[in-house]
Amino acid sequence: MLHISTRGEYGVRVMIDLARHFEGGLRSLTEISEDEGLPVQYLEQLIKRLRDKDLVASVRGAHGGYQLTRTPDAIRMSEVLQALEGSLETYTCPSDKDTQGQTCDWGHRIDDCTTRMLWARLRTAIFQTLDGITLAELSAVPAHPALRGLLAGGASA
Amino acid sequence: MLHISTRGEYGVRVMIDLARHFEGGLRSLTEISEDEGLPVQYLEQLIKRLRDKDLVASVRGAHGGYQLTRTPDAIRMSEVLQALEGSLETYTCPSDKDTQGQTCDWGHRIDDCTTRMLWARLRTAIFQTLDGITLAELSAVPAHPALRGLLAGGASA
DNA sequence: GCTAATCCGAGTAATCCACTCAGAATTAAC
DNA sequence: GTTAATTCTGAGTGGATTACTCGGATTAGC
Repeated sequence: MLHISTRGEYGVRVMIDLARHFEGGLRSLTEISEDEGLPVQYLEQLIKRLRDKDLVASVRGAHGGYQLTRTPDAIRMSEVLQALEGSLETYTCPSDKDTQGQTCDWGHRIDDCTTRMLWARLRTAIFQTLDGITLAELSAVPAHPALRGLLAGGASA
Repeated sequence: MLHISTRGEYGVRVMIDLARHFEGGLRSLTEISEDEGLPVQYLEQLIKRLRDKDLVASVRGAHGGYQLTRTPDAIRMSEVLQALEGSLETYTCPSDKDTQGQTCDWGHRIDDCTTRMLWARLRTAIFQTLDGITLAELSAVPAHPALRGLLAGGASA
């Protein structure tokens, strides 16, 4: 039910990577994919979603790359996950789908239906916890040992 | 990401139905499927999961059926959803899968890995909200209008 | 103009979902 | 003891999604 796909997983890892190298200017996907051990071409698809939601900016051409559009402490994980997995609201459960504002088979408004209330409570719980975690918190965990100390300096490799 | 499948949805509706008819003795799947408008043979598969987790009891043969093994207020939705969608713990994210107790590519223990901490916080949030909702709460919402008033009496249709 | 990078669309094997189908096993009612 | 109603069980199936790969177009620094 809580299914975290690699889309979410990899996307978050890309964002954490970008957060760690935030001071270091542009960072290319090849760098990220090598450091994280993830397939480049797949990351291209994922980062598109992040760019479409304006979480990262891109520069094309040689020596191009990606960068966060905001400081890591201003990026909430709710935004990140919403960008990656089509938003938490639209990724709906069966009872939400067809019956917008209509009455269900039981005769009362679908909004009153019991299961719907359950999923709604679940979704707000998920949203609130994700909203309470920033990228900065996650990227505070140390990166690869070899990189420690370089992070605040301006490392790109 | 929060994907509620029909497995979860239908299963919950079955449980709510059984809760509403808790006083009325056994209830057959055909009754449930007619009242809820859900395919019987699919429900057979779902209710198997609920029975395996000892949430419902079954009686075979003619005039057989199902019944909750506990009163609705003693059944938490966390149990129900865990039974339906293989438990929230085992339904893991990619970073959980292969690396139990090992160190990850980064050299520190996988438990310290950032994404893992994120998913862990998410999962406990989900579990806690589900754990705070009982079947009784959900089944308190009125059933089909025609059935009101019959509920406490011993209705089977 | 070469090269490094971002972009973009299509294709694909594997897996899961939401069922259906066929039938065996069990039991109450006649 | 036959019939009918029911729970059980395993297998199959069309569609969707996932997790990618492939091929190439575009853009820019040197």
